Amino acid sequence: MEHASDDEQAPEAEGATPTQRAIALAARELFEAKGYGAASIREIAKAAGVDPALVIRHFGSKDELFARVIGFDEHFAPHLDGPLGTVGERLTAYLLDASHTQLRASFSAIVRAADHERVRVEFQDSLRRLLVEKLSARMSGDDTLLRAWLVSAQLVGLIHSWDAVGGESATPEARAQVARLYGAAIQKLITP
Amino acid sequence: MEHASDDEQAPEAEGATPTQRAIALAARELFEAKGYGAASIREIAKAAGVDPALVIRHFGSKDELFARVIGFDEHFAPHLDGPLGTVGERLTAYLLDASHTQLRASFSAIVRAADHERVRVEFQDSLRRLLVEKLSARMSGDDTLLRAWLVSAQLVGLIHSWDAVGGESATPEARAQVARLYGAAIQKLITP
DNA sequence: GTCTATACGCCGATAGAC
DNA sequence: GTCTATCGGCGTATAGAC
Repeated sequence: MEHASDDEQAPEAEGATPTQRAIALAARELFEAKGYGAASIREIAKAAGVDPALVIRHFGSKDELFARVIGFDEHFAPHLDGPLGTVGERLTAYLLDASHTQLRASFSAIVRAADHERVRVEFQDSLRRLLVEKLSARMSGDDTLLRAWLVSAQLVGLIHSWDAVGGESATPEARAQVARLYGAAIQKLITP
Repeated sequence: MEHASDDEQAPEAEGATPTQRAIALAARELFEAKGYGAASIREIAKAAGVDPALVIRHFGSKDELFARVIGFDEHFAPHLDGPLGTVGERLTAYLLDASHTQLRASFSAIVRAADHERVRVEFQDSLRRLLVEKLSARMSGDDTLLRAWLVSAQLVGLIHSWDAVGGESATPEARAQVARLYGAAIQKLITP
């Protein structure tokens, strides 16, 4: 379901109205900073300088707005292309890199919004398209699709528990150590 | 924070009022069936046959009610005691066992309610007490506490993604296969 | 001490006037 | 297109009846 109607635009693309871009920008920032539940449409509208009803008018619902502005797009793809024997550690290191705060914020917001079925389903679909299928295609042996799903499950779990194992205050050395340990566990599913 | 006041009782223990037990029972069922967000206090009260205000009166808030009636208690402990070399697969198999639907329902409800900070923090605390510290104590080598946290992160990720890799419709054989594969990945962090 | 009735201030979402 | 007014529902608080 790429389009709900013909005149829709990517909210931050060229064709989008300034108002739409302002809403999308404010929504992304607030969703990333406070999470899905704590960021209200009224608050997003105020930050964007528009009327709350306009947000619904342009994006349909809070769920749809969230799905439209929060995502990880093609972030993983480049890191699936290197040597298959170290892709687990490279994926993990990329996800935990201190400079990728926004990627983690988006990913974390999605993982934590799993109580909303629509968000959960769209997230799984994104993971499948952008990570699971691409990774599975490079793997050999039995159950490559299942094993690739389990890799994505591990990444989801890492983000969910990130605060408990250091979080944004972790030193680069700590991040590297987590990437080494967790990456090896992930690798066990890619090249057992 | 075990007690908010001195006269509190475990909601299903002997000392609890019938009303409290009815609320706790209805809350547990609805939280497990519909998740945190979709189960409203008014609905829980109706199912328990009491006034919605009573739910707040007895349990303080929706967050506290959830934390009181949803949990996994000592479920993991027995499976941490066997041979250390296979604890990864045994933990996973236990979590995915077809007869442990309620455990999965509770675990899943907590994982999906992570958007609420209070729930998330209490969950991490439970995991630490009931899983991470006990597992870490049996492990050897460097970073045992960190590695045990990463094991818990893996289990969280598996539950979060459970629907995507089969879910409750999975055959016993499929569950066993997931337990074998994912258990091996978990084991990599316990006995590398 | 339990419980009921009522109300407050949010929320997401809608209908219709400008 | 944009704003005003409003809806039903939510979590929560409190006053007071039994």
